[in-house]
Amino acid sequence: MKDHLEELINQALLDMCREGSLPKDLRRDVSIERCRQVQHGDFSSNIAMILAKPAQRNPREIAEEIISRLLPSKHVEKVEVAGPGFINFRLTLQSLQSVLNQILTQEGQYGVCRDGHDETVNVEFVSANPTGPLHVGHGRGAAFGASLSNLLEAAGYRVQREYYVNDAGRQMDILATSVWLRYLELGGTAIRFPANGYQGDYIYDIARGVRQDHGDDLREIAHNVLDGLPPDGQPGDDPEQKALREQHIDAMIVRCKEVLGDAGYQVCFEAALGSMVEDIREDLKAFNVEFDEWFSERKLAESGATQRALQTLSGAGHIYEKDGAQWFRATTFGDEKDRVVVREDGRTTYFASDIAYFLSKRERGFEHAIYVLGADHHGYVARLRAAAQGLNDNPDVLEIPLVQFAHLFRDGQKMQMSTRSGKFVSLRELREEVGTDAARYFYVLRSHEQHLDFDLELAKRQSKDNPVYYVQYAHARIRRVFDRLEDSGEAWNQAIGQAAHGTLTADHEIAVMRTLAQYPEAVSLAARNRAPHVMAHYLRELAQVFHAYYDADPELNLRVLVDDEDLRNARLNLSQAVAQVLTNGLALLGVSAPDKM
RNA sequence: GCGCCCGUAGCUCAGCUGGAUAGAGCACCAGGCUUCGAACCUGGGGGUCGGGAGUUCGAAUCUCUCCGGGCGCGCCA
Repeated sequence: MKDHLEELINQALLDMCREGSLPKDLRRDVSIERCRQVQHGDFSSNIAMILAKPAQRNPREIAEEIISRLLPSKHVEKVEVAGPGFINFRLTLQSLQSVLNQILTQEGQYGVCRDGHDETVNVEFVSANPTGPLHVGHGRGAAFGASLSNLLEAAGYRVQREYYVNDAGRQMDILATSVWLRYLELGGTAIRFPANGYQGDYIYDIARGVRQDHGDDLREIAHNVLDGLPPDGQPGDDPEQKALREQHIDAMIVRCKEVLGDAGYQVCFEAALGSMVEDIREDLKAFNVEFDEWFSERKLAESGATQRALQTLSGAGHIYEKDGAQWFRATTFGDEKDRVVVREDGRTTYFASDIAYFLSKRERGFEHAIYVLGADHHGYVARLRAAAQGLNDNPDVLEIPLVQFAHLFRDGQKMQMSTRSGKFVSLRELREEVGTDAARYFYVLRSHEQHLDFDLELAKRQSKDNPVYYVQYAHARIRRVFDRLEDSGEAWNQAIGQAAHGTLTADHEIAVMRTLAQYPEAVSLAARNRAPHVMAHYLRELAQVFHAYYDADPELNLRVLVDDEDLRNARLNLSQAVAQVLTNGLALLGVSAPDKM
């Protein structure tokens, strides 16, 4: 419809330029927008005000002239100039009603568009270290990334959902070592657990699994494990103690590898990694989040991709050596400092993997790479863009939406979270407490760049305070109308309804149709702005106009199930269209549209 | 110190590629169930859009500056 109106105006402008009432070379893009207020009509354009200055004419006068030259359209009821020079369009009733046919015909496809032109986009999100269960902070990234992926798909992009598994590096070694120590403990070898080891109970679970598969094969006596290790530090923020803790755990890792040997160590490592990844996968699946690819950081190094990426940078002259390490000259591309890619001891850094990972995404053919990161990673934006440029690539293929923290409150108290200490609220716990639907909706209700106060008590409350129920309730109400219809022995006849869409003329009905017609715009806008919350807000609004229609004053006679067959079926079509759009929109957010609540 | 993000109603937030009288939920006040589900609806009060300056036909939106809050600034991952 926007395109149609744009076309009408462009036609008029062309005429005006040709006839000399506007400068011949004057070209401005016509933009059509939804009117914020219904009194103004359905759509408006500010083109006359934009043209006023270059044309050196009064905007209202230009607007009048444009209107006088518009070709007639069956969609347009009325066009008028308003305010400083807006051109307002009011659509015909018939045009509004036609959206019902569209929805009932297209069903799940209603709202999808071609904005993305089949371009490929890799959306990487969550990517939490597989060293512990996901917590509620990861939940927000998961909800955002999954919803964004769905939206992009609906907007015509080809989307790959990807999880980057950080399975190389020290944290994984700490995890594997933690598992082994718990394994020893279960076998009766008493060893004081390192302060910096992973404390969570899930380590015991993994250790039990190792015992099941390998019995006492990995057993070791205590003094062989502990002798000669530097002392452990005390928990806390004291820098000295912290250093002691780090030294202790690192020495413990080395000892673990020595005592177990490669094969034994791999047993613990793989058990830990496999168990954690599987746990995360199941957790996310129950959260309606699924990935197409679990991309291993280790394989990046093993396949030589990291070396290749570094060679590319080196070949382009962006690598230099200093203090025994190799540095990427990121400052060339606007980063605030250069970055180490190969350490003094010859090991590559995490950032080196990142560069290779980006290269991999491009080599796999993705035209866009979206990194959904936590806001605490904002330092990465500049260096990743620098890396892209260093690889002689366009940094604009990179997009990095930063998801702000979710602060968790319980009983009005802000909760501190720390993976290491094992004290955190897990995503699983949240799901079990408030349900996937409520959690998914709650997470994307706010813009991702806004801090989110997640009140557990509130989200847990199964009451109207929780906005997801408001939307779901509209859907359940509609389904119940169809149940009542069936109870009365009647059947819904969509064709009769379609022939009678002209009977839908009440203000409430028009408001519903108007909102239904805006759904494709909501999809498009939410995808373009990478803003799932736009969809959450749209759905609330659709539910609102439906509830208002459903609950309208009895004197208005707006009940769906009336005796008149034509009107009844027309209203059933309207109701079904609302249910369809609610279903489509909620699905994009990973939320169900229940028949009953 | 440097960098990024945020500041809109009592609270939580939309609106930010400049548009018309700045919106919603919660809370508060007043109404509405013999009729398709009241997890709902109708009406009401509530604002120096953090302060100031600038850009222009027009600024919550763009620019600058100040104030307040969050987060980052490792040869960690």
